[in-house]
Formats: sequence, structure tokens, C-alpha cells
Amino acid sequence: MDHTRWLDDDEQRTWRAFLTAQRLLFERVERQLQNEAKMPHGYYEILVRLSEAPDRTLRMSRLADTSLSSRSRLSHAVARLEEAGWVERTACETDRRGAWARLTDEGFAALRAAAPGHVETVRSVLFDALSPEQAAALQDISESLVGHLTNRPVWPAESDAGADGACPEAG
Amino acid sequence: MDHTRWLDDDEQRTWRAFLTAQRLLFERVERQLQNEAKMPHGYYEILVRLSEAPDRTLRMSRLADTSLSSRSRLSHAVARLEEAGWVERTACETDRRGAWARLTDEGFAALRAAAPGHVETVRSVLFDALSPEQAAALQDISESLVGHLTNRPVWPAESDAGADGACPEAG
DNA sequence: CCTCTATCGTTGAACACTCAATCTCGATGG
DNA sequence: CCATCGAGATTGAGTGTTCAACGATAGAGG
Repeated sequence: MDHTRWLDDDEQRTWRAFLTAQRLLFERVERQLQNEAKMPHGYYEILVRLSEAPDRTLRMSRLADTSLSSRSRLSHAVARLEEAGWVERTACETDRRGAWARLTDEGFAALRAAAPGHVETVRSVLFDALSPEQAAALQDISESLVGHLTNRPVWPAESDAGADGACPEAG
Repeated sequence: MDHTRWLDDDEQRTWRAFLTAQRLLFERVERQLQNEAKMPHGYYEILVRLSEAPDRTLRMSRLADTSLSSRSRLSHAVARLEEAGWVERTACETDRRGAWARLTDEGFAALRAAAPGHVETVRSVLFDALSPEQAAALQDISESLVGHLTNRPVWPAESDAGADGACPEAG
């Protein structure tokens, strides 16, 4: 017996288009950042989150959450970023299991240098292709999905006015 | 001077929501396939494309295109799939640079076994979260993006009635 | 027939991510 | 005070991806 709720033709078309769009889009974003800024997109996100934090400093676990990384991934990533001199790790005094990650001035400079090219790419691959109505719909859809996939109201809740796309800590 | 077309708050919100949704969604899809079918999503797609091809056979280059893989990635992937006994490679007589990839019966069986769980996951992470209107909008948006990102009318053109979501070669 | 260029496909090294195991330390409860 | 449990973070092995380089063959032009 087959209880599977298979996709109908229309759903399948939607799924495949979404899949294709998503791949092509992020492939471009990834390649641009790798070529011009020498970092994968995941690392860029980490730098962005740090740049938005008070003192550009965050606990590793918090940073993992806000940058959508597993702890393991973040550990490996921050190790790399530390080698590059873009991030520093220091022990946490009040909770000695913990560690702080801080964006260095070099890291901030690297982010600043990377931002324009990245943002231009995001605009060119995403917003330049969509009408205002489509962009609005995409926001709506994405937020629905995030809500659905996190069992949370709608958005990571916490402080999040941040800038990824806006000039990092601009002004 | 700063010529960068920075994202405004609304665009940023859209971009971040899209990013987050995309990550959460594909993380789940990936994990489900890895856990239950012992293959990454990329391999699943390769098997699907082969399953839809005449004689379940495709030239490597064609397979690379339809499965959105780089040549290199496909080579590595097919090497793995061959070890698993799911795909076979044979030389091409008419073009001796070329190679055919064929889905074996074991490969087809593996795909058949993997499909229900995968499709159920796709439904639960995507379609269950969206209203019909949202799903329609997502299709529209995705096709716009694909068109934009490929400089092609709207869709890979070629034969593409296929089944990924539908029971593979069902009925 | 010969050369030049482009395509087909593979390879190995470098790198990022996942998973499971591990270590340290805080918190809780007797 | 001690035991237990759970959280914070790291590690190493395994795997997949990218990139650049390569070898082989087809096709075009002289």
C-alpha cells in the first residue's frame, strides 16, 4: 500500500523551480564571495553577526544560533577565521566552559571590503529579477517558512535590526 | 565615494528571511535523506534524472546539466554511485571522449525506496507551510529567478515532465 | 593532412561540513 | 559535599564540493 502524499504536477513544478532557483542563486553568491573576498558565504555571515553585536563580541553558542551554524561548524569556522586574524577567541570568566568570539579590526575591515560586492551580487541575482510585488511575496513566504520550521512565532525574536546588506555598522 | 546600491531595511529583511528559510529547509531535506536513504540530496537528484531518461541512460555532460552539477562534481558523485552499484558507466562508441551513465536496477530500487520519505519531507517542510496562493507565488518567483539566472526564456526547455516527487516512473 | 581550438570527462589537492565522541564545567538535588 | 545531568565548546574521521590542471578526442580551417 502506498500512503505517500505524492506531489501533483503543479507542486512538482514548484519544487523543482524552487530547487533550481535556489541553487543557481546561491552558487553565484558563493562564487562571488569566494573570488573577491576569499571567504565562503557562511564565514561572511559569521562576520556580519559579530559586527552587529555589542563590542563586536558574542558567545560561541549565541553566534552559532544567530549565524545558523551547528556548534561544530562554528568551531571549525572560527578556528579558520582566527588563523586569518579576523576573529579572536577569549575565555569567558563568568562561565568557564564558555568562550567569546570577537571581530578584530582586520576582520571588520575585511567585512567592509567584502560588503559592496556581496550586496551588489544579492541585488543583481535576486531583487533585480523580481517585481516589488514578487519581492514582497517572497518575504511573506520566507517568513512563513521560517515560522513553520522553527516552531516559533515568526522570527528569531532576539535583537535583529542588523545589517547584512546595509553597510556594516554604517554611519 | 560609495556607489553601492545597498539594501534598504525591507530588502534586507527579505534577504535574511529567504536565507534563513532556505537553510532550514534544505538542512531538513538533506538530513532526512542522509538518515533514511544514506545519500545526499545531490545524489538523489542524479538518480531521479537518470530514472527519467530513456533507457535510464544519459551522457555525463547531459546529466551534469540536468542535475545542476558541475562536471567535476558529477564525476566524483558517479564514481561513488558506481561503487554503491547504483549507476554504471560505459564508454560511448560514437564519441570516444564521452561516457554513458546508466541507472542500474539496484539504483532504481534504491530510488524507489528513498522517494516516499523524501517526498513526505518536501511536503511537510514546504507545502504544508504555505497557502495555495503562497505556493503559486513561490512558483512564479522561482521561475522568474531561474529565467533571470540562466538567460533563458523560463525553463531548461528540454524534456521535463519528470518525476521527482511523483513516484519515480510511477504507473 | 595538419594544426588549432573546443568539448568531454577525470583527477588530486584544498577546503568545508557532518556526525559522534569527548572534555570541561555549571546547576540541581539529595 | 557529592553525584548526576546537561550545556558549552572542541576534535578527528569521513565525506562531498570546488578549483585548476590534465589527457583524450572531435571539429573547423587552412
